[in-house]
Amino acid sequence: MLTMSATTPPARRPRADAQRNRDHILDVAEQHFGEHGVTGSLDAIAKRAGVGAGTLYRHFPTREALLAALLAARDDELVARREAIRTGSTDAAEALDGWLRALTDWASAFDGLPEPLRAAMSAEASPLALTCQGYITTTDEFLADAQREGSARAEVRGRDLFLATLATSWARGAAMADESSPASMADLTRTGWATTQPPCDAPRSVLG
Amino acid sequence: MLTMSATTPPARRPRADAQRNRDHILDVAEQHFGEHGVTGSLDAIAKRAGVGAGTLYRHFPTREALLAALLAARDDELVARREAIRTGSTDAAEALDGWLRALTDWASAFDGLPEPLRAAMSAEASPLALTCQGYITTTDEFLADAQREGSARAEVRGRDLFLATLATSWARGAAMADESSPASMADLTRTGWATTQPPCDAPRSVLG
Amino acid sequence: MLTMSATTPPARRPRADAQRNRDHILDVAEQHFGEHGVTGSLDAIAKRAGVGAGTLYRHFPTREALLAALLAARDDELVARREAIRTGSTDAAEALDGWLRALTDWASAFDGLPEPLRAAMSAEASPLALTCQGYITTTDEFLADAQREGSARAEVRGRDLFLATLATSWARGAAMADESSPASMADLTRTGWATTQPPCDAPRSVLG
Amino acid sequence: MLTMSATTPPARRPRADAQRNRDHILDVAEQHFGEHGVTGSLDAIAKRAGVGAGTLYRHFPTREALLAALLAARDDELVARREAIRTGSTDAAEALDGWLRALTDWASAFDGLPEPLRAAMSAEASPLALTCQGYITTTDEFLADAQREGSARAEVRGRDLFLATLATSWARGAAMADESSPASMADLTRTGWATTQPPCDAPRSVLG
DNA sequence: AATGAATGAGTGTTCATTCAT
DNA sequence: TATGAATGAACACTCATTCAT
Repeated sequence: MLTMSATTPPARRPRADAQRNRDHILDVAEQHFGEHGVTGSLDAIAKRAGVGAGTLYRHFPTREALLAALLAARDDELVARREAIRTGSTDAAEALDGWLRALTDWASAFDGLPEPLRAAMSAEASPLALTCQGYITTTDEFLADAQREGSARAEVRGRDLFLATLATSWARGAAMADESSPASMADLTRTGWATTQPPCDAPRSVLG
Repeated sequence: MLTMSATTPPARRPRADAQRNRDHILDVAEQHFGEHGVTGSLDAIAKRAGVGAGTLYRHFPTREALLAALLAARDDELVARREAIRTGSTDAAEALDGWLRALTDWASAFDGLPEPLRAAMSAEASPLALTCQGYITTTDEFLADAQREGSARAEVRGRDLFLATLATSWARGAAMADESSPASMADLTRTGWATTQPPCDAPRSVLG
Repeated sequence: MLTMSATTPPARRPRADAQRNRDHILDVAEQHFGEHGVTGSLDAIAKRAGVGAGTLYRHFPTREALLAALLAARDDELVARREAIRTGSTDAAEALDGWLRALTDWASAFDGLPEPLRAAMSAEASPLALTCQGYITTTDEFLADAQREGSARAEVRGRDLFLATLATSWARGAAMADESSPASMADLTRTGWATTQPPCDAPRSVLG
Repeated sequence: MLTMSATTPPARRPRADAQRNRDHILDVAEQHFGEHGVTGSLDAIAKRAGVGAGTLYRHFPTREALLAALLAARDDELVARREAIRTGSTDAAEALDGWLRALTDWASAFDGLPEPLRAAMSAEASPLALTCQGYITTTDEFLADAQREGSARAEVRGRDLFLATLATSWARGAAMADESSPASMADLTRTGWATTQPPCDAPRSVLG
């Protein structure tokens, strides 16, 4: 109504109650997924939100769409953290480490979240794919800085590090919550278990 | 009834039936999990095996018990591989690397297998817990050798490496199948992304 | 607003918009019913037409109303065919046969169309009832000619023949599409399966 | 155990309560379909029968399977009627007529029944397909008799007549219940509307 | 010891219709 | 007048687990 940009077509006001509904559903979903993990019942969310299943479905046609919306709402946090890291880091290696830490926290928002995120990495159709792609790009930026600086291995790719943060989140699952692991997945991801590099001609990967 | 071997007591029917049933169920389960992942329907397995659901349940009271039996059947392979590594390795680092590779393959036997394995790591009640524990112990042995040799970081624990192999298997999931990752999870696990060690007083872990 | 034609009263917006909307909905509905049969989703039609569900509902309060409008748009064709038959037929029997053929084609416009048409035959409230009634009347006219000519049985009524064409369309459903039926429903409707007339005092109808 | 034929495997007694359950479900389904037509809710049937949805589904995996079972229960009636017709008819034409009348009644057992029956005529997978096929065969037999006798047109096939009875049932749908049609679909099927045969070289079918 | 019937809540999804805006 | 969000019951179908036989 006021200084609306030209990008939106007629830009009908999204009908205040619809927006309120949507927001409420998101609140409830956040709580429900927090309690029951990302596989929690969608029907239960609708019920808890006091809306019909159809309403939930209209706003978020798939579980992935709902998750994507939930994560979008957290995008601000992650962006803020990224900026804080950019301005506050003394070297690129620490910046990259900080960013990976942020990603790991982000992927740990709900129990089981890493699973659909990983799936989205190879399913372009998923609404989560875009989400992932954006963060992979950011990871690539931090990584490039570190590689320029000489503090990150040249052959590593942002995509790999992103996947590693998902795996780290996954490993953290409720199972390990109680165990304080002095050398965690993330440690390994940074420095590995070996004290020396493998011979150049040997296969480097356990996976082959 | 007719040509009964002498080994069985005077029991009416040799328990060979039950044993054959059990073995057949395992064969079928292996195939079914191979096709549908570890969340495949137990009912379907019973049906494919031509037994009642109750029979399946009697032999393997939980999905975990069935998985544990399936993995037990593969224990021989892994033991053989362990021995081959022990006798064939020139240094402890390569031996450890080889063992982790073997574990990663083992945990990739079925789609979704890493999930219950991770869960079993902190649930002592699970029939899979024992399975895991055995391999963790072996990992500890290989690791201790490497640490003695000075080729593995002192603060790393076998438990952590075992979990890392599960995470690596998990990351391999269909998602990455097509992507040839020049620096895979396993690479990262061995050497990390950093070229240098972090300062001694800095927090080393992304997870904290 | 700008070049408003003189025909419309001082109404704010020419109802041309509404008319165009209506026409567009009809176009889309024709295509959608063509693809998904007459039970296709009305919501989907509204979406494909780019209008709200309420708008569709305003123009066509029921599925029957929408179908009736769709068929009304085809009325011209059928009228033209009727005239062609009237002028081009040498005898009343062939004219009637031609008309029934036209009706059968008409009732086969969409998958499942015969169903609501039959329902409309006894539900005067339906918007399709009028449509049907008109064609029944025409059928009566052709039939009367044939009866006068002596080439149609006296006790047959237009209503019955109309229903028979619906049944023929119904029988044509995908089921028989592949089967070339040497003696089709329509053949039976014209000449029956019997070579001779049943005795006058015998019950003639299978239905009683 | 006793003189059990070799066809059934171990032929475990179907567990009396299961059989009772099955029968009860059939009773309830019959009533429910009678009230709501063949599209009535399966869930509702389960609820009315006091069993879980899974139980219904175990006995009758699809709606068609349930209908087939329902019709199988009526097979006795139809067989009895067939025998009565065979022994009681003076000529093959009347026998065929009687059989078609029986079929029409049979296909009118529930509202909407003709629809899945027609579908089954071209879908071999359907459990109803067998049902239909059996009655088509019987129709062929009656028809052959009539054709030998010279009282049925040579080019007609049992399959066509069976389909015509379905169409007749369909036309009878609630819609026409009130209307007493002096020349019904069935009349038309027997003798057609024409008093004379179409010219031999002319296309005989309205459908072409 | 084995069977397989029963359970029944749960899954995601659809849709005609109403109504707040 | 038109919109499209909301409704919410209904749909077919699944499955791990229990238990009567």
